[in-house]
Amino acid sequence: MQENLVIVESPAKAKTIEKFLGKGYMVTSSMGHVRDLEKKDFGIDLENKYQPKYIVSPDKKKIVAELKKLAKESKTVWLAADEDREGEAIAWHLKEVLKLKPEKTKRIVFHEITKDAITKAIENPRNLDDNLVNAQQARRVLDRIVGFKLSPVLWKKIKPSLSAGRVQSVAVRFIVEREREIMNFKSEFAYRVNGYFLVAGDDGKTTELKSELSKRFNTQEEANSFLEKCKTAKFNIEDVVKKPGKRSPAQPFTTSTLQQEASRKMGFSVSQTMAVAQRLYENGKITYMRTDSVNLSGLALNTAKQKIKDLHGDKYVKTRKYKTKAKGAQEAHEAIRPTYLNNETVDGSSQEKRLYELIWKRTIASQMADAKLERTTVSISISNTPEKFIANGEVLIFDGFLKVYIESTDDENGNNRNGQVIIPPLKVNDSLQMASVVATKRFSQRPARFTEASLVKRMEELGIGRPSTYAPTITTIQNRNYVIKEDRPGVERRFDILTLSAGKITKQNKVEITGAEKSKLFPTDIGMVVNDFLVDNFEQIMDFNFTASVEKEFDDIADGKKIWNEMIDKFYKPFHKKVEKTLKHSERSKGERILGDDPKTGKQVSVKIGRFGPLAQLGEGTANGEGEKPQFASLRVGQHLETITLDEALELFKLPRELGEFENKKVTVAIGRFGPYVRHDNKFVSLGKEDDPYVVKFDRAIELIEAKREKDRKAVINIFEEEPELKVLNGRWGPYISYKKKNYKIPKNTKAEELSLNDCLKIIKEAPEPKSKRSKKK
DNA sequence: CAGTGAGCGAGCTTCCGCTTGACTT
Repeated sequence: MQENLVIVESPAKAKTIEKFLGKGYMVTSSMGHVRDLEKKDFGIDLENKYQPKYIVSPDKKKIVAELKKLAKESKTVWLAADEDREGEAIAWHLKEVLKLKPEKTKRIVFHEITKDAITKAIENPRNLDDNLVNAQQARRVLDRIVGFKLSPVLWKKIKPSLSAGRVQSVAVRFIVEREREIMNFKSEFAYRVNGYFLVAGDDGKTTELKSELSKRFNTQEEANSFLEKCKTAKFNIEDVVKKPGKRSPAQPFTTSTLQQEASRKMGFSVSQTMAVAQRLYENGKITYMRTDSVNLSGLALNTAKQKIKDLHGDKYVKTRKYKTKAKGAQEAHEAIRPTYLNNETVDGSSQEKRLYELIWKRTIASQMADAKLERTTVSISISNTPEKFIANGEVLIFDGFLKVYIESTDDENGNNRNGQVIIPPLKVNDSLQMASVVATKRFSQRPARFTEASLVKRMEELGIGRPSTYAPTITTIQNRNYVIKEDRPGVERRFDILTLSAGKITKQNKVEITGAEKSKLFPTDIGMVVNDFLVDNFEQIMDFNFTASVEKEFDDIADGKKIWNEMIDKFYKPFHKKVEKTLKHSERSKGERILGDDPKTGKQVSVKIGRFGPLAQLGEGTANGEGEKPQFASLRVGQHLETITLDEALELFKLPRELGEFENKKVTVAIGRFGPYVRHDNKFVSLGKEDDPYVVKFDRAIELIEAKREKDRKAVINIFEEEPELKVLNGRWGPYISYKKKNYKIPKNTKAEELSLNDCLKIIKEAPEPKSKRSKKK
């Protein structure tokens, strides 16, 4: 008989703790929650005080059975899940589902995984905190209500299979609203003026001093007349101000900041970061990766101190304790840090190495001294006008933590604020020799689109979502096709530069590329329609502060100041009314926009969301389906309901185009679901990337048809006369067998061209049944 | 993969948080 059974959430944690506890203790894990609300029939008894109906999650049945067995064999069961709302609930569900007797059950918590912390925890067991458990039940029930009541409204009013939820819908809203800000953004311009002066240094060498004029000009004429003045002006040093400055290191990593930095510095997606971090965690290289805490254990602080001392000396050490400020932070863990700070690197894949080094540097830097700077501001007067040139310099006096780690910023312009700008020695009243004055037309920047990581940052700021859900949420909104992550090319923009040099003003016209995007989040048409519908009808849920306000109520429940199902009742009653009203009264929402009339036929042109995505429609049709049928055409990639123009929409109806006849059959070109294609004899051939369906010529179409025929010939490896339905084909993933519209894999080490009919039939017979889950994926 | 789209309607979809494998098309 086992003395003690300790249950934690994760197997990696169990392994570590087991080592500390030694003999007499078996440590195992529950793999997170083991029970959840039933999915069918809503899982909540709305008539009976919102009584939750819990079932063991299907993928946890095995674990629960195992735990039951172990618990039975043990004298004492220690529930050691995290000390936050979810952890307390996990412990409670375990107690319920394992039917643990109170006298043999103990609840313990610890904040860091050290021998000391764990022994102390064992010495101080407590009882389950029912209030905290109830706060979690309220959270769970609220999310189920919102998700499972709202989604069906979307199925009825917009399109089947859509989803809505407290977290995902607000995340989409951020992206939709940002996109609209960008659409409405009017860029302004101004002429920015830089002055370049020659300064003789102590060593006799001349250096160039760069400065910027305190004023910007709105027109080219103004800029030009300023440059005219500079032709004859005298320039003098009016003032030199030196100020000490400092920079402090960033806090240790949390899930969200790790995702941001891995994205900025290494281009990782948030789920990629989490997968790599998970491996590091499982190999014992780093502490837990789903955390909102910036706290470091006492042991970590000491090791960091020693390590910094060894590497860089005493003056680089500064022990700092950090406190979490994020909204809704629950501090069940430490910050993300290397388990052993002495290891600067680890073995593993290159991704693991890079992420580990990032974490190591960030952690070490957080315990290092400030960087000390000297900032110099020089103002330069101009004899014939009151404006001034200002030169800013920054020199590092002491590098401090910068020796190890520099945090990246989201600065779109790629300004490197860490570069040093050295100002040569200058004295007040010195006169300066002007080398050139340059006025450049500059445009104001539109708001930046979100990256996955900057969206996580925004969500965290508002307390929406948790470390364990940031990555999955971002995947969900992309899977639902509300949001798409992609690159978009920029557009050309003209600007001009006026240069005064050697007494002459010259003008240059230049072109720059602006607005190019890489791996940014864009709302889709359906995302916008769903968002607008929810904002119009369920403002409360879509409010950015909804989560914050319910979180406050959950805290009250945890403090015993509120009863959980009373809180839910106050939310549910009005919410449910709203759902009913919306179902009854609101119109089907298709995001329809009327663009105008076709000048040729006078028919109305509109766009909306159709069954297969956004489409343009020519003609109105009548309500009862009589009269002339309207024409439809899918919008092309890059066209959107909100931005498409009448001319662009009319262009779409020029397809399908008839190109002529080939082998007595029509050749037409059109755009389908998978892009532009040529159609001939009921066969389809995709157009190449370089072909434009609106202009492609007959000859090119024939060329494509011939090429396809050639390829099809090559694709057939073998056909059997006795069984014409069975073919051995060469596909995208190599050879396969096609039989009665189903495809079969050919076993490894088999040459496809040598297969006989009997071999094929045997393979088909022995083929495993296709897995049922496949159909879900898109 | 399939190159469509106004109907009808059965049966399905869906949430957030806690965790790690089992799956290869």
